[in-house]
Amino acid sequence: MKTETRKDEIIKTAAKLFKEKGYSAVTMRDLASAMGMKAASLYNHIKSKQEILKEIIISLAEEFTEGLALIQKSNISSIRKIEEVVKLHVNITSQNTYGMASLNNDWMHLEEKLDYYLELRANYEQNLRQIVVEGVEQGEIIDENIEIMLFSILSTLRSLYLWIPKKDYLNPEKLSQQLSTVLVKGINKKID
Amino acid sequence: MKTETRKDEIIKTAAKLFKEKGYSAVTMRDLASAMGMKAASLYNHIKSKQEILKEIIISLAEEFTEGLALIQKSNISSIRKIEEVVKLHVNITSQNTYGMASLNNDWMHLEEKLDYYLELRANYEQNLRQIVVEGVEQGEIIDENIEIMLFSILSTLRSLYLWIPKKDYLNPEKLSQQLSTVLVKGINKKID
DNA sequence: CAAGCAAACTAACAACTGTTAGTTTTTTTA
DNA sequence: TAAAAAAACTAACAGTTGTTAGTTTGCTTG
Repeated sequence: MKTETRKDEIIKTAAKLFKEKGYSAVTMRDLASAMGMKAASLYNHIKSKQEILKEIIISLAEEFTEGLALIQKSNISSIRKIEEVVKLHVNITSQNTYGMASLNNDWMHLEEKLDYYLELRANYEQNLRQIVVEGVEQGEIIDENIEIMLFSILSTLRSLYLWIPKKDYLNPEKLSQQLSTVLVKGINKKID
Repeated sequence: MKTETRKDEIIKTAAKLFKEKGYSAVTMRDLASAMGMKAASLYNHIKSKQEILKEIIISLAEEFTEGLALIQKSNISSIRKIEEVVKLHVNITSQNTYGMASLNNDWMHLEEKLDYYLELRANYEQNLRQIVVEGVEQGEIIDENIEIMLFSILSTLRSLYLWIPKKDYLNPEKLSQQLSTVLVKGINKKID
């Protein structure tokens, strides 16, 4: 792992600002000021504002794609796969909560890379759907509306970037485990 | 119910644009163009861009606050209360998916009304927490991490604005019922 | 049909936007 | 320590922003 370049610092700082106000509301002068420099100086390190957003979002999207591919070809039950997906989201989000905000809220400003992002996203959802479908077929998962189950799981996992920075934060392992429990078993008390 | 004023049309159109690109990326000229008029003409109906956002967000936030207050004082079990909260979100979101996007993503641009919004939001979460706490005390809800259960439920309900406009949409009653099932009972198949 | 009014228009503003060009300063390297 | 490279700077640009002022259009009503 190489030491962090100035470009990396800019991207990290930008992600933080993008989370607070959204991509469009952050100006290059805001970003420069947060970096302790003038706006023009940023262009010694980056090509454009656009490029910053692209770097933030695409690298994360590819990380999710690769992570899910690994889970999918592993030889475990569907429920276990879903537990691994929870871990994947918790781990990636823990390492980059700021970037996850852009991934969720600023992807529409991607321009040239928008189609590529949408493709990655559609594939990700399709692969996760596949896991759920197999779980239903094998009798591990209830035969309810698959889209609703998918929506509920993904909504929760995509919102992790809002929750993880809070004070009552657990370590990634505990969070993953407890979140899996809630998503898989629900919240109601079983009658023993 | 009075007939829709020009101001209402502007707010509705703005909400649609805000959902697509976010508040900051929508210009008054974009909005005017979508209304078939010139930007300056908007100011015959509204005070500022800011005011449009305020109207969209605050009215929705108050609707949620009032709805939850009603549920809270009703004489039903905690699980039933949570099912009513699901209905509340599904109903409000069904009637205004565009506005819900602003409520979720653009609240940080509220300026003068920001504190009021944050107060409503904190109260809402506290009241929902109260329902879950009571459910645990009365043995209806599992004794897992309450914040995680709350987070999972709220994340799903707050994302409804993304899901409801999709093609495979159910009517509000069916959606509420199936969503409640997934949130309360989870997705795993019980061993009979 | 004249008066009044709501709602559109044109023109313009000052501030702000992302970005470029050219220059100076600082750090690294030989 | 001199040269080269990296990273900051100042100044400026052309276009865009929300908004105001003043004017014109078109509908409603007495």
